Amino acid sequence: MLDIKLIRTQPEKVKAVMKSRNKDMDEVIDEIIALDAKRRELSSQYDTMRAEQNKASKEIPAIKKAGGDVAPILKQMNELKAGLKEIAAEQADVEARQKKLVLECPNMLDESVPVGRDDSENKPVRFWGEPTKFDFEAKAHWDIGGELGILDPETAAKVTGARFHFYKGLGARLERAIYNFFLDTHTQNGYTEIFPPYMANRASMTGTGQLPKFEEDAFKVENTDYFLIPTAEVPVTNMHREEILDGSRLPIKYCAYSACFRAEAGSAGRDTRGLIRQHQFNKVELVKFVRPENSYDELEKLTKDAEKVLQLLGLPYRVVTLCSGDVGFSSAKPYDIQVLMPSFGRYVEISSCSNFEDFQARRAQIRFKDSAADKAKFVHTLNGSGVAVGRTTAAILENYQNSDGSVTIPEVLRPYMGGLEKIEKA
RNA sequence: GGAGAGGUGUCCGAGUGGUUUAAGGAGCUGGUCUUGAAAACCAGUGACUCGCAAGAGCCGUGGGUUCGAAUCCCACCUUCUCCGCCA
Repeated sequence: MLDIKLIRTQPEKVKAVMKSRNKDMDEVIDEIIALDAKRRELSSQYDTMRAEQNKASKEIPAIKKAGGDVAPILKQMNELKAGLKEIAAEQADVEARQKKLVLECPNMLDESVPVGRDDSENKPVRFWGEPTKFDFEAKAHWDIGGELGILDPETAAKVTGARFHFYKGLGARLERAIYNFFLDTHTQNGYTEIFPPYMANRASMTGTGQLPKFEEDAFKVENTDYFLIPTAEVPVTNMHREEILDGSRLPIKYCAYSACFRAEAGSAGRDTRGLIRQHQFNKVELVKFVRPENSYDELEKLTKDAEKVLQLLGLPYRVVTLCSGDVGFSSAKPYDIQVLMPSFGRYVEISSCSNFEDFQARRAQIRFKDSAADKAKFVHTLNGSGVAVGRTTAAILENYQNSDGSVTIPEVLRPYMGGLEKIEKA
């Protein structure tokens, strides 16, 4: 959520950033400012009338005690009450309208984010690893997985529907090995492991920015106000919602494995084969709560922590700075980590690491103070995939495939696979 | 799912319609005393939101009743105890 004071004092700057995100919010910003002026005016009126009422409330018992007549003052207060009710209603209405509009504004962008229209203008910042070379015709992971009998989308389509998978045998084992390896690596790196609820309420979804704007992207649980989490970011960030943290605890670093659920509204026909775009997928997420002054250092560290698992797996990847038009709603600055996916002939997103600055903290009211006398300040929140598990499975199948159809297990995963070196046809 | 009891400031806890700016205690801060500390005594002390300010709001949350609500009414959330069911 943007600071209303920022909108009020620098509307042109806000409008310009929204435009660089391909969003023309000029009218919305103007309306927010108008509503804000109205809100403050009403609030001042309300306060004055309340003060009068409070004063009378103290006088009435005194007059009664002295045996005086309270009828005239009661009559006066009755009138005041009616006016008060009207103003309170109007105030609530104005506040609600203003809040609704502010909640729909995306975050401001860090100055280092390059201006650009869409993903074609994203800037690679570094590459790691040599692109995998094959001296045979390389296959896509869905063909490899099908032939090895470890991935089964057809049965999932019968049991559930499109965009779901059964993992079978060593496929299921491989998926489990990967997220165990991720969690072990991150916890050794100082992240506290969390296993969160897979459903979150409306306040939490709003806190991290999924709601109110993107409700159609989420699965809603019928007869409740719960949503299936699209990422562990939601429950883990909201662990500290409406809290004032002791500054000495910062930075707080969590890693969390969870299944993630996305409706994928609007992506019909895209990436229909394989593990790339599923309604349910596994992910290990990294979440940090940090002091504002070092949040950008923390973003660099977080990104490197996510990269580390790809390096240990020996998967070639690149890191990309997204341009303004491609940055997600809540993010002030993201890096995407993209793994080489031979079947796509390009790098595919496997992690997105963002600094949200105080955008989520303001929505979710996550603050800190160093001493009791301090004023509470918003933390900065960050998160990044560390990394997407299903896409890692896909990348391993493709990058580690052999000419005989088998797949070599990356060395770091072998301890998690009972020492197995290869997945071969049965 | 059924029955019952709760949710008050950092913590414990009083308060069940108005002179309450939420009693009292603990804790914390300062002081007196002391070689120093403890104890004792004295004084001070809630956080947060809006507002330029005056001021207003905040006793789980949201409504309602009333001139006036921590207090009464309704709904919801949540904690605990017992019963039932259950991986």
